[in-house]
Amino acid sequence: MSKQELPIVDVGVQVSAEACCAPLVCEPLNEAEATELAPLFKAIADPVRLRLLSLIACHEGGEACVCDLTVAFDLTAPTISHHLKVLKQAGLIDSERRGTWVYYWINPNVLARMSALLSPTSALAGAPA
Amino acid sequence: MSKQELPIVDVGVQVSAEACCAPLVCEPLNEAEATELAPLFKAIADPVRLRLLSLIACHEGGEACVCDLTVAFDLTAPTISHHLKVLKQAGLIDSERRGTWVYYWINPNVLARMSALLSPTSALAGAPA
DNA sequence: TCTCTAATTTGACAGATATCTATGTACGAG
DNA sequence: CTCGTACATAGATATCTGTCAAATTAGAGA
Repeated sequence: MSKQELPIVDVGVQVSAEACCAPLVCEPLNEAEATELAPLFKAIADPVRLRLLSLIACHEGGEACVCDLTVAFDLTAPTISHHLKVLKQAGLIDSERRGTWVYYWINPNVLARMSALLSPTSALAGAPA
Repeated sequence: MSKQELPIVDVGVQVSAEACCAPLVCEPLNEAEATELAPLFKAIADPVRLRLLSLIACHEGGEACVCDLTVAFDLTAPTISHHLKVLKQAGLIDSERRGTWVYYWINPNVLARMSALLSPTSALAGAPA
């Protein structure tokens, strides 16, 4: 239950002999890591937010203003605003006001981290080290 | 709104001149694609399910029985069973009964697809093609 | 068949979430 | 300063989700 260090991928190969079945061949996510990572995936676990992310990424310059995003959906502006806030609070996007408009862009580091966790070379996919 | 073809990454570079801001430099996810992909991320958007996935992947042979998984949490067996069902219905894991025990293993294809979507070379991260 | 264990299903319930309308705030143009 | 537009916040509500207790199914062994 120690929660201080949070490596994304552990290296130690550990074998436990108490289970009824197979022993471990790599270190699984601990509770603290899972608690930290789950909100990132929860943020993109919505069709509107997936499309928002994609719309932002596909705009020239890698950024888009809210007016561009709102017209792409059959949803009210407050709803889009809500979804953008969820993405921003998760750290997936950032924003800046320029005059009348507010521009959003993607934080590629967080996305890359999520991608790495799901990649075949990570502990989550069963890589031995 | 055509929903028949679902390529994960489109290649067409398209420029729209109606927006108040920047034009598109790649094809964003359409509604059908987003609707198909969101449930995959929803399935792993929970700390318990992330750990379940990781525990299964880290077991020797790439599979684990439910008894191994249940003891790793302070949760009841029905709750673990529920989370395993969510993961299975999303296609992330598969299972088989062998005598008394039920074994689960990961479907690496689905995980790889999700990883690819989040990778820096995909449309969601803003890759131009 | 009877019983024990492994796992799932059902039903209930508290808490989270997506959406809307109404309101508020920030900025630019007259 | 006032007005209009862009965006965010607040509050309300219907739906979804995670959890548990209780009941059910499935297999092993006596």
